[in-house]
Amino acid sequence: MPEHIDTQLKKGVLTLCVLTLLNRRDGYAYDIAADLSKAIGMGEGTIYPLMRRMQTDGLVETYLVESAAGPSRKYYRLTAAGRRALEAQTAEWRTFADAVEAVLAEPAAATAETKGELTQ
Amino acid sequence: MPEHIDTQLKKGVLTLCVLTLLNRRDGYAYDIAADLSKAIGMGEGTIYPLMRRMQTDGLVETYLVESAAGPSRKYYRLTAAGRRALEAQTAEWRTFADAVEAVLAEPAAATAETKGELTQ
DNA sequence: CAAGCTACCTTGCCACGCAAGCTACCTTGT
DNA sequence: ACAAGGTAGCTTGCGTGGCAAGGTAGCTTG
Repeated sequence: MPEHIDTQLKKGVLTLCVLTLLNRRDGYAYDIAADLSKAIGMGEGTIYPLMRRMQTDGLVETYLVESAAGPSRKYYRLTAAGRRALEAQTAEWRTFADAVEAVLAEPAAATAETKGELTQ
Repeated sequence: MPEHIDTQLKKGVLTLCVLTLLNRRDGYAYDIAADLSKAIGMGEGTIYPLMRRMQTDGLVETYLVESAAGPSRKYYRLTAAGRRALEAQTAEWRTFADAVEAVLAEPAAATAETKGELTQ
């Protein structure tokens, strides 16, 4: 019994969230994970593969910064492609969310186009 | 290159959409698929495993209806558990969508709580 | 020197949408 | 009579990607 529909929902939206955060200011994985953990319940084990993917896709680039207390941090910065991806995915999210809302809100038998006959 | 973030987004929301449609009126898989294909781009190959899962989970029950033209249709009807799931998942979706919107809308450096120091 | 935090990363698992393909029913055209 | 095409059901193989759990290493504090 899956039950966790939001586990599935997260997929596809996490990248968007990370892009959004990085667009505001550079950040490092551990920090981003903590942030999104509060916001939408992302687990820490999720962020590292994600960041790697984003780097592979050329959406972010990295630089190391020594930390006062703890190991040095790998900061991520958006690239131009990253900024483009952010725009694209934001639009996609909006479209998608609107489509879902439309399905949920549809006031019963509104889309009736081809379905003139009710066999019952 | 994945690119299709909405493929991922769909996961978790499709069940909700199907529950919503069935709550309005009983339907059969082929029809629901066509509906949601227009709405959020669901593929036909997706609906059958989904319906089976929902039946296994006791969210729907089925009955056969002869069709005027074509093979007989397996109609799905929501069970009480299905109606409960609908409510629960609607709430989950709302929560999730709001959380995402919050991340997207966050007006830069608002969540600053523990992050007093900028090492740069 | 052992805890314990920060921060990095990996592995194995599992869920689930999708494309493609298959079967079978029924109508329509030639 | 038989091929074509739409309706309706279903399956298989694949890929994506989050998650839990585990592992390393730097640094601080008792």
